[in-house]
Amino acid sequence: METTATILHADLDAFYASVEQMLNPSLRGQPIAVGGGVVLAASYEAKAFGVHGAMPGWRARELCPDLIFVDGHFSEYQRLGDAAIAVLNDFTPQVERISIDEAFADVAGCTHLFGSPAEIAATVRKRVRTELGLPISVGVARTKHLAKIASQVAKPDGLVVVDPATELEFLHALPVELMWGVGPVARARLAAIGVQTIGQLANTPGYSIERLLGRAASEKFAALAWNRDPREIATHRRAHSAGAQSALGRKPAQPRVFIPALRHLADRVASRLRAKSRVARTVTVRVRFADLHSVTRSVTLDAPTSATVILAEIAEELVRAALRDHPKERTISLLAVSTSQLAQAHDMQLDLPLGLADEGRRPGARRGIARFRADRAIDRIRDRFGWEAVGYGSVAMGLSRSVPDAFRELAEKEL
DNA sequence: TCTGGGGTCCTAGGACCC
DNA sequence: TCTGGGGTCCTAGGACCC
Repeated sequence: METTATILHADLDAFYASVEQMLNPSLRGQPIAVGGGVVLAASYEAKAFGVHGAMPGWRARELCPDLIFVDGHFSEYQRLGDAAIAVLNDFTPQVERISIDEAFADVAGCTHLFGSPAEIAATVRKRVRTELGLPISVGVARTKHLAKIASQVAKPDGLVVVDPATELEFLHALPVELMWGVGPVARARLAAIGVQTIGQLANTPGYSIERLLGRAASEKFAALAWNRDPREIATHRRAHSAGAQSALGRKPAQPRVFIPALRHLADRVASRLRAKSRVARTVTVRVRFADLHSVTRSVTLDAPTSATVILAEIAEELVRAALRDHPKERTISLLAVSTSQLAQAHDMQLDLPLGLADEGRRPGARRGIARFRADRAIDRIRDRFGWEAVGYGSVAMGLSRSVPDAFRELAEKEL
């Protein structure tokens, strides 16, 4: 067994809100929320009132009357997130970025240059603070899972190093919900059999966890609870799916509503695929109804595509099918289009759409080429003049833009 | 009052093949 | 005529994470 703790997990604290407080000193020490209609991020001062991300703005104001709403500086988030990751990369190339504000690093290969993992972690924190003006918490442990838990325990603005000699004492005293993969449902089910700490979970027979949470979860949790996390740092990860969604408020479930919305979503997804020369074989739509329960419909194509019109037509067919199956639902509150089974587009053949099975709808190769060229033309115009220059504008369709496009882009993973 | 948007992974049943 | 088991793919739903 490896006896040294060389995995770092670094996590910027309340990232977006901290950036706003860094940029505007008058916001420091104040409860602030980035966003308006919906809270995208809350400062620690706001979190103390129970304000959190994804919360409707009115609810946040209710909880915290003095809450200050600020517009996001999204390009700054990207720049500063990248800069924080770059600090880790100054120590080792063994860096795995998880999101805009979070990454793992394995410093096993660079301790002879920079000192112990704990010293490296302290230096990272100091540099991010002095060079970027941002608080960052770091956990250091023998495995990724434990390093991540350590950084959560360290928050806000702290450092926790877990000594391998006492790691199980540390881990087993913590509540189960700190474990990766334990959310509200698993937590409640475990609580029902009296399991509240990771130690109790570790000492519960596997078959009773399996009965409760399924086989994969049972095996995973057993490994994590004994700190046997086999995952290694993966420096290059590609997304296995790409999608887009839009909350609609409350809209009638009618073609005049969902056709333009799907066109816009398909446009966003297909553009992203084409920008990375990717094609998708499986198309999935999600329709959420007024009561917030949702259904999905999907289809796997014979040949993959990245053509906007093809994606839009397939999405439309799938939504029609979903609505046919739920004739009593008259109102929709969200539409989503997602693509998966992604592959590299080696040549134009792969971009030729073959679509759904019925021959009547299947476009011939000639039309396929025309669509391919139309997409390419739009892509080029956008490269020069910006995304809004051409295409299916959301403004023209009356789509409520509760979330800026710049915020969406921050969450996109590398395709 | 009304509840975001980007993803990953797992389960279970059915189709289909060997 | 009926019976079998394993493997893979597809689809729908759901939990979870940032």
